[in-house]
Amino acid sequence: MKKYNPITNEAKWRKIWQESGLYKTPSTPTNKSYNLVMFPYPSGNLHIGHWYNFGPADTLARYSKMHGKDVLQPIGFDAFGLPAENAAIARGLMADEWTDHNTSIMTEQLKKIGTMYDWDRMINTSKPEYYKWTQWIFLKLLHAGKAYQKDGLVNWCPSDKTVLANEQVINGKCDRCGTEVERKNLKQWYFKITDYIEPLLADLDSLDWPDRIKDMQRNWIGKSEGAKIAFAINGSNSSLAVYTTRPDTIFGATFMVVAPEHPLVSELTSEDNRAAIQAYIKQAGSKTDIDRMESAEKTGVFTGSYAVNPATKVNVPIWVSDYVLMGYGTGAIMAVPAHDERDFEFARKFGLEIIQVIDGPSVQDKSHNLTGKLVNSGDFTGLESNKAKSEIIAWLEANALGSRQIQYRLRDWLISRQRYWGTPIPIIHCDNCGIVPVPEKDLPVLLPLKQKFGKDGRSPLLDDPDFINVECPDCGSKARRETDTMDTFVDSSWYFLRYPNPEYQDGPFDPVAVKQWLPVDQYIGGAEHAVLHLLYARFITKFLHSTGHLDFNEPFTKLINQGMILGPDGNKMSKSKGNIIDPDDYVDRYGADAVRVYLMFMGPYDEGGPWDPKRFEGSHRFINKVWELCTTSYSELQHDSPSEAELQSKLHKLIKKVTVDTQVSKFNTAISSLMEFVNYAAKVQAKGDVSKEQWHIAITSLVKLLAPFVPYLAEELWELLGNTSSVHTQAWPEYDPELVKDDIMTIIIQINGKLRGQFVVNTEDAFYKDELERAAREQMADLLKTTEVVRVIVVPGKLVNFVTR
RNA sequence: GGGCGAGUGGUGGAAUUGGUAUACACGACGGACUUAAAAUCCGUUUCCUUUAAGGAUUGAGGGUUCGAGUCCCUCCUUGCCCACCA
Repeated sequence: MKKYNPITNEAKWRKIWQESGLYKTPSTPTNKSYNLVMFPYPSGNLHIGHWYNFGPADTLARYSKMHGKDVLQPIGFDAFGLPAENAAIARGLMADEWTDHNTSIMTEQLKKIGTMYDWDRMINTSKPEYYKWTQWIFLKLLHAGKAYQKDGLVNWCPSDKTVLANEQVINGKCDRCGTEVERKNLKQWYFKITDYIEPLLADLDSLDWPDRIKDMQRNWIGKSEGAKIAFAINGSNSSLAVYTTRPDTIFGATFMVVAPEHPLVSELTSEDNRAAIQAYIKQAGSKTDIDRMESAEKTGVFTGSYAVNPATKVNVPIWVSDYVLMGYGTGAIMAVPAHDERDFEFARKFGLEIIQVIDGPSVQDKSHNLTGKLVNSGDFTGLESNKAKSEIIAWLEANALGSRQIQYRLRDWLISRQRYWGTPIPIIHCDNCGIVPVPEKDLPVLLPLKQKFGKDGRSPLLDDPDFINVECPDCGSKARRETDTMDTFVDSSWYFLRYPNPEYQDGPFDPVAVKQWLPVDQYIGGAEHAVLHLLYARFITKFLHSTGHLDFNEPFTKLINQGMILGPDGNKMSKSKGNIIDPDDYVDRYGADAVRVYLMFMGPYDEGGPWDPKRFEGSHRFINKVWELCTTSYSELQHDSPSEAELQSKLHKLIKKVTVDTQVSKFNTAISSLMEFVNYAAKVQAKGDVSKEQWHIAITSLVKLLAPFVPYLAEELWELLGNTSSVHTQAWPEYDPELVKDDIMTIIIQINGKLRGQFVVNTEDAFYKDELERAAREQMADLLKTTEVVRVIVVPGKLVNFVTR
């Protein structure tokens, strides 16, 4: 038989599959499986991470299809976004042309993977027929009071010249370009994600998602329970409210700290301290978040005012410091230096009093934040922290000094961007009418194409009179269009609803098709979206559910996270490190099947790991071995019944193993068992000691089991075996539980837990304890002669263990 | 500082969830085929002592158990996420 040529073979089947429409999505699914991958950004090149996401995802989709599922496996492009704009600025191109060029290149690359994508369902978020409906969703949010404009301190990336959502700031830096983020006061558009905060938290429990991702979302939402407490300000009618999770430590609150931006700062500041306070506020305001974090030492200034600790009635000084954040709680704290590290540090630096109120190690040199018995706490002394918390809150409530309070870290989603290449926000600003939404019938608000950029990257929309100048839809007078566009995460927060019918004209999604296909059964993508896309998509789904547009409230029933493929040196692939692996180099030489096998075999799917060019050889060899095995004709040389029984048994064990492992995405062990079987079958083939019929059954089953992993190779082999229909439409082989069972079992013999021997019994005899012990004693007679057996443990079907003195 | 995870041969990794540790693959070494090389095939390959037979071994130390890679405690190393969040 001739050598396998993956390149010509893959091209052959790619063509046949496309022409025959093999992967058309069934129009009326009865047994649906919606298999989705996170759609790519059209950067211009499909990288190894894409392959690692899409290849194994396709294996699962094919596996589902062979199990009789009606599979929807679509693909599209998340096509708006900054890189297009930056490329356009750098190279003097148009953002839309650059994007279209990239999507066509990447579509060709995607086709090579050998996935079952239904290309008629392609989605591109930068096309008017798509973003019309992104705008529609914005209007729905607006009308429901869930989209609003707010003036406030926002994250500003000076390099990308736009604001960013909290989720897009990583360690004080822009997650796109790594520039330090500045804080600016700007009026911006927000989505009220916080209105869904409790369902977003509670519904995580019901999802079949990795715990890691659920924990990340929980942490990001950041629910904490505590109390809001008012401290009366000495010599004023105002009071200063604080939030604390440790009301049980209130007797140890020896001073207070307010954020520099706190509205009461000016009122609290005495004349003597005003100059110092103002200088401090100015200095704090000019710091970036990074400066704040990196300043190891606490800084702060005394305001000159005092408040009364409601528990101790003692006057406590009020300080200003930037270690208290205006954005969380009330922007003011009661400082308990004995039991909070930061307060302790501050008290030490400025010589403030430290009073221990929770029993435990001394707080002379180091604070401790343990819970325990209260000390120095008036009537509450002696109570345990937990009890004290509720009793102190009850006392505060009874005296109108405070109340139980739940606090979250999640903020509303800032969605406006001062950029060109995005979905225009459908709003008109009118001097008479104020903010006027674009009427639904006027959607889409078209983004002008073929725009030239200025040198500074300023959005061309700002200088486009045709775009800006518009009549007010309400009063008809001259008005101005909103020039901000939406965060691209808005585009991707609903795309999965459109795949079931991407041609639909009467709304963002076809309610009938959505009912048929949604929610997504299996969603596969990287963990980097844990608190971005995945949270936003859940929010939008819950919003559309609450308005009656959807009858489910979680979009992704099951989530699988693939790990990250690293460079051969074990580092993240990056241009600067020069360790980027281009999948095309391997695909063009060894074929897509080999790349798929390598990626699935290299280790657990959720862990990823370094790409090792040497190790890649193994998957290439495996494919050739399979080819040799299946294309070499078989002749029965000598018939041997035990050999035939063994072949059957091994085949059925293989079917079981591949079935179970693939079901739970353990591709690496599924493939290793396929390799084992192929090695074994080659030996059987050489000996020729099984019947032709059994051999044929084995090879036929093997090719079916291989089909989801190496779709091109399996299809060719299937044809060579004389079949006329596609292997990808075959039913998955079933295993016979009787054949999976072994006739004989190996029982091990231990002495004091150490392996000393073994013997073989018929399976039906492996459960008679006395027999097993007798057989073991017989074999161990010599060793047991000299010692006293004090106990014998017999585990049926497993082992006999003699415990000796 | 907080949350979650991981540590098994020269390397990537298996291990029926408490019952024969090191499957499968890579690499290496030896051999066959070849004028030669590639490819392919066969053998060896955790370590120590080595003729045999043993003994040791899952980051370190302790514990529970007849029996621990697996469970518990302490420590070390490391990855990811969050972070002056009160």
